[in-house]
Amino acid sequence: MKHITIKDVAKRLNCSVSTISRAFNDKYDIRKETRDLILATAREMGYSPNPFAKLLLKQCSNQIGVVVPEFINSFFPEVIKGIQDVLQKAGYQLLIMQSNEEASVELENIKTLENNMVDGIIISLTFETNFETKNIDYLKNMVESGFPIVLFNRVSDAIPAHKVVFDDYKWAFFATEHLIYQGYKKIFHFSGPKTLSFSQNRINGFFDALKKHKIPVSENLIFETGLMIKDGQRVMQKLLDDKNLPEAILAVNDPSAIGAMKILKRNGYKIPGDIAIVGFTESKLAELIDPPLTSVAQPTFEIGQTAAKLLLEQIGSKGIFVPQKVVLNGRLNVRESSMKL
Amino acid sequence: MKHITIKDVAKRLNCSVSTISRAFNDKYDIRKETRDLILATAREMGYSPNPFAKLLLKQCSNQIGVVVPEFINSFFPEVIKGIQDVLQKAGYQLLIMQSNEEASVELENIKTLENNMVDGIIISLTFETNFETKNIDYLKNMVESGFPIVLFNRVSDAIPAHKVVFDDYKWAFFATEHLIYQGYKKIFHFSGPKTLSFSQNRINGFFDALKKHKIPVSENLIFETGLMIKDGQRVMQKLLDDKNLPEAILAVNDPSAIGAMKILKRNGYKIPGDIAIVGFTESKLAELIDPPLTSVAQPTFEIGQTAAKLLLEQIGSKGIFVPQKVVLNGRLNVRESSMKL
DNA sequence: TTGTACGCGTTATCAC
DNA sequence: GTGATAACGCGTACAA
Repeated sequence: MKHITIKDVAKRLNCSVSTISRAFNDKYDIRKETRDLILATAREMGYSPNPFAKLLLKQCSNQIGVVVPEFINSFFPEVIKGIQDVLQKAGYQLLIMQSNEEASVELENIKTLENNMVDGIIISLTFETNFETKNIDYLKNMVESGFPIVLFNRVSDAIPAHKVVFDDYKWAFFATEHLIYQGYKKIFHFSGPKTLSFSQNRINGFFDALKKHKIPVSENLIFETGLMIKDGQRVMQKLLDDKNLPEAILAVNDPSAIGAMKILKRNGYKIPGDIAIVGFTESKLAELIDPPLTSVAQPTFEIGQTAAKLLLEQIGSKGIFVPQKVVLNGRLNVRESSMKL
Repeated sequence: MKHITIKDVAKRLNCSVSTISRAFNDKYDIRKETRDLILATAREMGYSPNPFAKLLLKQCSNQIGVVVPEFINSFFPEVIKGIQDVLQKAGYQLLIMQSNEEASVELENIKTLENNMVDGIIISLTFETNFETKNIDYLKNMVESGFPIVLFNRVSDAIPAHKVVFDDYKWAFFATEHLIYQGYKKIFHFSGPKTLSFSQNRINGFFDALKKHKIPVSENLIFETGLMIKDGQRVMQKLLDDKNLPEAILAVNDPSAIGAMKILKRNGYKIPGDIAIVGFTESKLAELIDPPLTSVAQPTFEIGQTAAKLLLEQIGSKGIFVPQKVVLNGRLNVRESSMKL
């Protein structure tokens, strides 16, 4: 259990520690034979350099922190795979933390990562965060003091950092238009928490599509729903109780769409016969559920890759950078749930 | 960007670094006023102790490594939540790594964690691992040299470490018996990779249930399938092509069951009318898919908690421990897919 | 109660 | 080509 140190190896070989160190970092002059001997002996003794000593010296950890609200749904894990793909190759390690959708946990996570001296943080905010100016201020402060941070998916304009987002406006527009082309006119939108910028963008896209096709726009078409299956269920049930039913629904994401579908099916409604549904943020579920769910696909892996690349760039740039907002494109996967029969 | 050190604070207050240090670790005598002053000034200056310096001193990282084959499906994320629940409270941090089902990546991950001096590792093996004696040997060596390791879900008997597993035999038995009670006799089992011990246990449970009910047992009832949706699809398609259809299928997990269901539905078969299906390892999907899938539920959160507790125990025990195998219990959630109409 | 000095394991900068 | 030694930031005996 006791760790072998460079000194142990030096003692064994009757040479100085600096020679050993040189053998391991072969940028210095050292005789081939001694080098090979040292490496062989070190391996035999099970020596490996203590990373903390190195860290203490270098003052950078080669670790990147990732903070996500949750990773139960497939969206964030997929993004993380993209991040990992880029950072692993660059020799960085990932510290993944989840905030459980709580701003307080998020702040704790950020501080923990800071304490661990990560070289940068990639973060998607909880939807409480925009209420909690504390978190925003804290992040803003970090960014302004030069700490590399990249936001993705759930971002805040108040933070002057690189951002990777999806073109929510455009694809909400297209998705709505798709429903209109199918012949639906009375369309509701189950929106995300309005504290999230993407919720607002999707609402705008939804409205503008209606306007383009001369369909009257009203706040009564928007139902602030949430991002989980249970949220979709709750709101759909409310609509049924109120006998306030649309011809079609544009949901803010797949889980809320699926929640709505569950309630509708349970109550004997046909999809899309009675009510058509479109989801968002393509998930594994969309093509498995019955009927298969039309949904806007986000390039999750690419989002992760892009965020990671931006972060590396910023780390390399040593403080001089102009916050950039990368807007990625998607795809509408049309399936049965939104067809006009 | 430059980090504030203990020296900066000392200089500012005209006192020695040890006084500052004492203020932060209040086990020493120190005057209340000075302590408060120091803490206040430190906070104002944005000082926080350099973790690496501490680490170098203490020789333990307060970090735990978690290695999982993947975290796209909900099983592992849920387990990780359980692990996090216990370890966070105990003041540990999690380093989560995924092996992408590749033994070579797994080995790299383990070495990286070792290099990072994690205090322990919780791991679920890839299914390549049992071919790769290299990984097994490496882990075995670590355990024998006293390094705290806990295996879960995908374990290897060759490694003398704590293990947290599910009672696969028992629940495969019950699930099979459930199908038999529904009146099905010709039952196939879509098994997992035979390199995984749980696959073998589920096969045994399956066989023994058949035997108990005097149904002839044969290797022809087992189809080594895999753990992904595409695996279920592939094997089901093969059965259709071969016109070799059972009355019911016990699948090794939900994704493979769902893959089979997709193919059956696509080809006009009714579930459970034509073929009944039971899944395993309850996932979100099971109750969302149509028809809802009967499935064996594993206590994912509890698996994580248990693994974490065992690890903490072992870390505390300083090397003296008897490898323990904790077998957790589950539940059969009966839904429409396995009913006899 | 506070200050001084050493060590944790490395790397880098000197000498030799 | 190799050895001695000063950092890196912190905790802690020991001295004061």
